[in-house]
Amino acid sequence: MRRDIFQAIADPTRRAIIALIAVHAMTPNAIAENFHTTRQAVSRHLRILTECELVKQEFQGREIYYSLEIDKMKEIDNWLKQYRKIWETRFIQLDQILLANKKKKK
Amino acid sequence: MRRDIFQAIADPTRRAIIALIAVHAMTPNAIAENFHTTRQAVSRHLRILTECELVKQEFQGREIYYSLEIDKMKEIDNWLKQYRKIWETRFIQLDQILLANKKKKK
DNA sequence: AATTTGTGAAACCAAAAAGTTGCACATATA
DNA sequence: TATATGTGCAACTTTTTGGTTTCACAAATT
Repeated sequence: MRRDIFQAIADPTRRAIIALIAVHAMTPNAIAENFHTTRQAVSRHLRILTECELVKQEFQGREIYYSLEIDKMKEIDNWLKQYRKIWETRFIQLDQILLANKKKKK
Repeated sequence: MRRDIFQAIADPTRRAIIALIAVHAMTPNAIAENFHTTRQAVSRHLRILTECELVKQEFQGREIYYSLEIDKMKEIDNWLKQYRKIWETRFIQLDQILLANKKKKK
């Protein structure tokens, strides 16, 4: 049961959880209130997110506060970097074409 | 069978296909040579990628060249943007703390 | 001490995903 | 025209996923 970050963010509920706890740490019960599923289902999503370290726990008595491990999000950004390079060069190329056409018009 | 971009990139084989065709357009057979699965399995991955418009086809006789629809990748970048904002402000905050400490030392 | 509350985990189930095999079909090539 | 090649698709199977129900257990509260 090897889970990676990309699989973690594939589920829309998990992305919603991420968006929620990005603002501030929340307990599983508080998180579950925002969804139409059971608390246990949310708990499982949290386990998956914790397993791949996208989320961290902070124990406070019997309550557990979950918050986003923002550094882990950078891994996605890092993967995207190679493609960002592509669309940026394309943009520059397009820019140069537009510029060349402008000159021609003159 | 609603598929979104995040589900599309969840599969490691599909990410590998994306990486391959990002360099230059390739036919399904050429792509399949790089994997241990059957050509049909790769074909299915290509269908999924095409359905969510991450990939485009170019017909050339009986061959089909697949290439990356780079614009679609920006959607992931767009989603990531909100979190990038978080880690950048954290970085600035850390920076200010370090600066403050430096001043104290003096 | 008894009860309530917050939580995770296991067992089970339905749905979806990913793979394989076998096919159909159109385009090249002999 | 007959055959080879490149491709997609449907049927079937196995594995994975996401959900629910039921439990266990520790920390608060009564």
